[in-house]
Amino acid sequence: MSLKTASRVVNNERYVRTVLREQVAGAVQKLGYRSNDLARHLVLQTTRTIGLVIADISNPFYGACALGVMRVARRHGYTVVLNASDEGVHAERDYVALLVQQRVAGLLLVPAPGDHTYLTTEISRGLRIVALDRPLQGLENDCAIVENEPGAFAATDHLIQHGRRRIAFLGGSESIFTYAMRLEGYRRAMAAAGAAEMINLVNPTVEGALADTRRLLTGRHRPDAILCVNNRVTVGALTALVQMGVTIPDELALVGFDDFELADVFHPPLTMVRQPAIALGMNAATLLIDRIEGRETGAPRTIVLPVELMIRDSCGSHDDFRSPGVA
Amino acid sequence: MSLKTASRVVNNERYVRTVLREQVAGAVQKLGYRSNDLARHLVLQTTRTIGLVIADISNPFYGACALGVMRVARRHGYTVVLNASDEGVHAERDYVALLVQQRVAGLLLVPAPGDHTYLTTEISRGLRIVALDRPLQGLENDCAIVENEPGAFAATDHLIQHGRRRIAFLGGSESIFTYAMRLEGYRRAMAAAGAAEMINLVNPTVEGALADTRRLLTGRHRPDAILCVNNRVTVGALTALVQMGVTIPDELALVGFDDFELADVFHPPLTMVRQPAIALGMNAATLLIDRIEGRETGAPRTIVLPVELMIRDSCGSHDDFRSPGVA
DNA sequence: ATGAAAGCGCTAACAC
DNA sequence: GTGTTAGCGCTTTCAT
Repeated sequence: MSLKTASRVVNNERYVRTVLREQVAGAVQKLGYRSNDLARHLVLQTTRTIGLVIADISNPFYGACALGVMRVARRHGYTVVLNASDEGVHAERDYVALLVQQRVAGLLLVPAPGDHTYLTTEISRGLRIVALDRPLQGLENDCAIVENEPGAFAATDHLIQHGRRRIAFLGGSESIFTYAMRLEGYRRAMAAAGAAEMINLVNPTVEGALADTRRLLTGRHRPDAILCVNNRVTVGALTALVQMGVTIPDELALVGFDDFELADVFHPPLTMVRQPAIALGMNAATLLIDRIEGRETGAPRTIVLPVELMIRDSCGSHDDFRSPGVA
Repeated sequence: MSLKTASRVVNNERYVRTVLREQVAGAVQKLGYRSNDLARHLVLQTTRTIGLVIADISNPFYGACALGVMRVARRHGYTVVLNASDEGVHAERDYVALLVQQRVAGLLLVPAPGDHTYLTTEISRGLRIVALDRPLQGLENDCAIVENEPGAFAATDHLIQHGRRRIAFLGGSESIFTYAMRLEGYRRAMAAAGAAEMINLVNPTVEGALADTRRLLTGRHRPDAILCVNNRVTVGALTALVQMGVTIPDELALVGFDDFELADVFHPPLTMVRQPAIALGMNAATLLIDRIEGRETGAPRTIVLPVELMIRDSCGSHDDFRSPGVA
């Protein structure tokens, strides 16, 4: 029997006599033969692998995104290779180069802050990319993001409705899209209320937020509320507040962008802007695979997923809602 | 110039005139040439990819493990492909088959409960595997785990020292190694104290633990403490307790296996058994890569990492410590 | 220091 | 239905 016949059986093609088919299947079983995807994809000139480059897999938000991506990838028979850029363009670039060498079918990328023009070369060469959580700066490209500005506006406005005016924004560098958008939402709400902005750009990590919250509350311009830009900052701020014995919401109200587990059973339950992280990953992956398989062909698309303000108790009691706040 | 010369330049080999070298480098730059790892690894008969199969990437414990794995992989120039088995042997098996076809250099596996004899074939065929978090049932194989039994013993004993006697074990099926070991630790401590076991085997998810905790506290044999077998169960139990208005530790003390963020600023701060999740991932990955690269050759190794009881306030005040507990 | 030839394991195209 | 041939992009071996 020829090599080709065996190949046909393995690939489940037609035109093989049942006798031969069983014979091959038997041999495969006995020898424990496994077809070599390297060789297979080399000749096929395509793989069923997608690269996922995120900042930090230990951040539950990205963990949830990854989960969504993997769900979709699996459903379509794709494998995902994971890389953590740690928010550095340099590492990101290295990974992209590596993934290109591995001839991934497409790329899902949470762009690190910085210049992404290097991607135009890759894109023009046919690499499919879908940006996840943040668009690619300066590139018209597919991306899946959430309603950052409206979410931050709603959160800030909620604080204002509860009579707060000295609302501090605790956020990361504006060089990161999500933080910049959330800052805009905050600003719009503050402007609408005629309140003075209190913008604090910190290192958006647990440690950074912890230190800054402590500084903020011991400083001369003490806020009566804070808006935390992501889950890292919320955790850091919360830690500082509890350590300092600041009561929430009496002394200080708090809203966080990006909800997390236990927020609803915290003391007090924490009001949060919920992001559909799993859906974000799923949408991005679906779009990417649609591009790869030619189902989606038009101009670059931007998928914007809604967020939801989960109103709990960290912004004040229901009593003071819409009451004439005293600053 | 021949193909080979270009190859030499790309691979940074010796014996190429500087002129040619620069010429090739220029062409690579201009054409945007990327060597094809598929072809490269096909002839090299080896890849620099390791497969990571875990149950659920959205569980922060596994997220942290993955982080550790990726750190080490990166340092050694390996790429990691990620798969989520969702605790099913069937899915796990499919993934392993896929990864074998992709000719991964090795496998990091959090074994799903069930029969793993199918791996003996793969192993005898040369596949390197290191089990992560749980050993492979019935196989002598490398693995990296934590001190499950001692950790659970220490946690239970801590509860006993605080005068608790009706300590409920809230855990998952014994078919999963970690749960079985933790149950043993609990039993040993209970036996040493002459206390009656209160074993509850639940679906070790947030929802499962939530329902069971509620049932437990409304039943006739109400415990005065609970030991939660993993972070999912702790979250579920906590949610139930807060919803029911049960005060911790007065009405019920609580210890959880697997510490998490915010546990120290919870109300009350939660006493937890901390697992070195990142280190676990790093150790497993290091061992795997050492096997792959032949630095490690002896008999299968079992790496056991210590855990740490983070004593906070959920088991009672310091006053009742070692006091003659009244059951 | 450079090149020619062979082959890694597979599949597409076409002949039989 | 089945087999033959060519070639995917690379590296190794050996000649020059």
